[in-house]
Amino acid sequence: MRPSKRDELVQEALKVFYQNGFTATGMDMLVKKTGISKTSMYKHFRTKDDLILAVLRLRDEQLRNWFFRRVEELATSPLGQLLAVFDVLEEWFQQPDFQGCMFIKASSEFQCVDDPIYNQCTEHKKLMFNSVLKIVRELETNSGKLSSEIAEKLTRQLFLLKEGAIVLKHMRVNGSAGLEAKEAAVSLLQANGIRGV
Amino acid sequence: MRPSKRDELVQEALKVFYQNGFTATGMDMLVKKTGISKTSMYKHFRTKDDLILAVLRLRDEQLRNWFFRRVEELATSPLGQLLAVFDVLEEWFQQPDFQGCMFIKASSEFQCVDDPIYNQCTEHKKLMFNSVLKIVRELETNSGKLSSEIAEKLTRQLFLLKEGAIVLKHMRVNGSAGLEAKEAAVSLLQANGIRGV
DNA sequence: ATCAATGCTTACTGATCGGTACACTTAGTT
DNA sequence: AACTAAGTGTACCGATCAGTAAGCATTGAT
Repeated sequence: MRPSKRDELVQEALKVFYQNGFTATGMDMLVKKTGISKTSMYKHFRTKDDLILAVLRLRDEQLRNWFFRRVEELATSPLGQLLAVFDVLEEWFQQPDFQGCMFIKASSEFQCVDDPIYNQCTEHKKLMFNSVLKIVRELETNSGKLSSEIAEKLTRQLFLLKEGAIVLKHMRVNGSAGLEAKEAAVSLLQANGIRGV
Repeated sequence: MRPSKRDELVQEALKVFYQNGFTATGMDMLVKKTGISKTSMYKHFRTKDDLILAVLRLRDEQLRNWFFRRVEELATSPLGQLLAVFDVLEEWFQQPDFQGCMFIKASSEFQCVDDPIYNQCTEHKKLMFNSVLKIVRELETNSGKLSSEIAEKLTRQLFLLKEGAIVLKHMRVNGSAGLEAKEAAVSLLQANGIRGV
């Protein structure tokens, strides 16, 4: 199996969609920017929406893998990893081509509840959430393990910080959103009696 | 001065853009949905972008006025108003036509840093931020007034929660995002030694 | 050597895009 | 009654939209 034009197309389309938006990017622009012929594109994908779905699939995989691999590189303990989540967030923000979260943006353009694109966006967020939740579940309070409900509530709160940081960074309202989110996260952990923070 | 077709157009266009997206909504669709002729539209606005800017201007005014009027209705003390911010947020989410934040969505479609639309979106967020900051500045800790830096940092943290709640509610990842943000806000206030919370 | 798969180029479809031209109607002012 | 401002409907502009058709070049497997 060759690396195949298909993968090449999805990778390049990802960049263009990310920087230029989905609706605003026409197929002809993709031809121009990727050098791949339109005929080839439509041999691999029946519609533009199918291509977008493939792009989002790739992005989901890329981002989740990179994100939590970095988290594991930065820390081993549950508490350390939880704080590292926000360090990696800040790393993401510092990448020169950072342009917000592709899934938040895609769900802004495809808002219809039964649109497959919209649903794939929510799916990504839920997967991210569960990965954070997994770390939170391993945390310990001064009186032992967190209860399941407390762990989920804490995760939802931390997730609010994370998503807020993404949009405020993208909108250039808060330049140090990642660091600020981390500080707030520390407060939330302390408020929940997490050991060692 | 009659209520004027212009205002009517902007109001109706707001609804359509909000539910349907900016790029995805064509001028012909606006004609159909508003009943206003295209000739009239282009007599009031030179381009579609100008119309969008007017729509965002109206939305900014509408939302900020409504939001902080509700906050003042719900509480009088600074602390009460700060918590009320998240109650009003939840009220917003419960409105049947809630479809996320128009400015987050617009800045997702118009990402270019020097696009007037993008800049108007960031401006709105900054105005919202300053209104919250004004409330925070009136808070007192156990040792008196907050320092200016602490007040701003606390506001930025609270703002992360607010924006995160908006996107996670819009993406149907967290159904009770407003309430959850409020709980997290309480923790952050306590962590900063705010009196009475 | 042949065959099939894959990709390319070019040209095209009908629909829609943002925006304009023009002739007409309506209402308010003087 | 005459004029003006503001609205309408219709038809149109060139450009672009998503998607298709046909023919040729390249390549790898048999």
